[in-house]
Amino acid sequence: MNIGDVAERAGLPPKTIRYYEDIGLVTPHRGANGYRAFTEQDVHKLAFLARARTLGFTIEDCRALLALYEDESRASSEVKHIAEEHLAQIDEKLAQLQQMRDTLAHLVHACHGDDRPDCPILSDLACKAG
Amino acid sequence: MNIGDVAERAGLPPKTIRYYEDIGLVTPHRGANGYRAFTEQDVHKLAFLARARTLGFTIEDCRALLALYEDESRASSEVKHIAEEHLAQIDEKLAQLQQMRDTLAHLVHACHGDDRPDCPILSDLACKAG
DNA sequence: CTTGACCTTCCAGTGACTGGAACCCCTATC
DNA sequence: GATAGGGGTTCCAGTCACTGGAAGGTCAAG
Repeated sequence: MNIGDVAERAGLPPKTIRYYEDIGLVTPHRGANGYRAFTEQDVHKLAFLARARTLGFTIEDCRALLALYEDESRASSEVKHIAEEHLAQIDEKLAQLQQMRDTLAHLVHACHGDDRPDCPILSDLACKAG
Repeated sequence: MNIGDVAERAGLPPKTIRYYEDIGLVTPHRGANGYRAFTEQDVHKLAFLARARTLGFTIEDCRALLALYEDESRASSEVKHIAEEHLAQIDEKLAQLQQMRDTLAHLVHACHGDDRPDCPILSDLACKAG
């Protein structure tokens, strides 16, 4: 199968698939014309990667998860460990973002947003700044 | 004032301050020895930038906010507009992240995390994948 | 006079792609 | 057989906002 069809089926742009080959996540064979020739298994792996990426796993996490996926004697604890670490990072990011949001929403609410120059948003930026 | 002291006072690493000069956010003078010589106003601007960055504004947002801050005849609506756009983006990101978190938390909860290879996390990645 | 902390510039790398140029291949149509 | 188009290929550069490191200049203290 050519890269375009694979891209369609795996839900990834061709560019991304080439990039994944570059960094060794997939290793499709080549046809006589130099085109990449993907197997069903390649498509499956790429779709696995696409799904893992939408869940926010890093590329290195994906590499590890893929290895575990292909290792039939894996321990599920290893998978769970990776997922838990990732979950913790998401939670941390969520907390930061929520904090940002609250502060910003408060400032936006306080600003008239009219023709006059007085602005609580700028005041906060200048003030909290020093 | 030298860059180290400014860094301390503005709450930014020296590297970042040099970078901000590179991209034209600040333009400190130079002493006879070639060192950057910062004024109080420079420090203030850098602290303003630091605060805006912690609120998640992009560098280009910061550039615009700084310009508005220095424009005494600004309309607060311009500031509010930038902040509202940013707030909307934060909200979008929050929603995405929350969605991720829920899915991932569910999967982590479902995984035994023991010596056996059976793993709902991997099943999901493979399954939703195709 | 040397030590060590500071400053300078410049180059390269981060993560995960993405855009674009220049070129090759395959199929269909005239 | 020529041509047009829609694939594919490689390689280089750019994104965002820094960050690390090397190589070297400057300054105050002991």
